[in-house]
Amino acid sequence: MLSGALRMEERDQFPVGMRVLAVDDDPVCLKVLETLLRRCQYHVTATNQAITALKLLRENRDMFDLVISDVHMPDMDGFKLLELVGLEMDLPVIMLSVNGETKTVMKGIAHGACDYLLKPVRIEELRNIWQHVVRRKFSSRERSNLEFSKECNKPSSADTEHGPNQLTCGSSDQNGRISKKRKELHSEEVEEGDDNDFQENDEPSAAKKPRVVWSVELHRKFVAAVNQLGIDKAVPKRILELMNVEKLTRENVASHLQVWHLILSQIIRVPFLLFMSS
DNA sequence: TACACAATAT
DNA sequence: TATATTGTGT
Repeated sequence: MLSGALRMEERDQFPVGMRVLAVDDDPVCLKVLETLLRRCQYHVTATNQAITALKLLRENRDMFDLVISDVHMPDMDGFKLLELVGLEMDLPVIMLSVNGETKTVMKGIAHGACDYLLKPVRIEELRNIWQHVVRRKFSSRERSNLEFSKECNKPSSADTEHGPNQLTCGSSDQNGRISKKRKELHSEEVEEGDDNDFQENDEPSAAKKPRVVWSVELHRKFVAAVNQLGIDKAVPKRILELMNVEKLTRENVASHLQVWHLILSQIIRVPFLLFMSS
């Protein structure tokens, strides 16, 4: 068959040639996956070892746009790969598994997977995965107002080493309504004319500390750090060190960790699905 | 003192 | 609701 015969209009060249790293220990599955991805006109690199995948990713961070990985692999659990990728680089990862149990899927999502596909994968599901790459680019910027057409910086150029991440990524407008604009880091707060009874004699130059927004990216780093440490050794200080995020404090992490414990013990409901489809 | 953790406040 | 702050024990 003429596999490459689909010639969609190439007005948008982006999805064409998107660099995908496919990981699956089963050679048959891997071959199928690779073929399907190629049929979507992506540029595919395939490996049957998670270790190799990690090595490839670490050696050249600009080489891939997206990772799609099986969950069950002998050399390294897919979740582990997911954690490490989430911690060390900012790439969308799609998990792949025959196991469709809610618990397992939830685990993947909770660990930072941007999608979770069930085998056998259909090509229809792969045609759209480039959206995760786009989504990630938008995710570090406010997108409430469309007039910000400022292009996001390409993560490939200036991100060679763990750049200090900044906290201003608040992209979560979960409700379709107009969300009140979050105050960013600008210290322009001059008058707070409420007639409240605050007797704080705070210094005039002390601006209000901005609240940390636990964006998907930030949360991914958090989860990756927690899992790397192990849940029992994951204490705020160590998590903070591993995350290596500028201006994030131990208290911030502690607060988030508190919630995370609740989530893990399923005491509170998890808003992960909101993360998925904003 | 520094920290973790739970409770409470905003 | 999400995150910050406070309180308490180690």
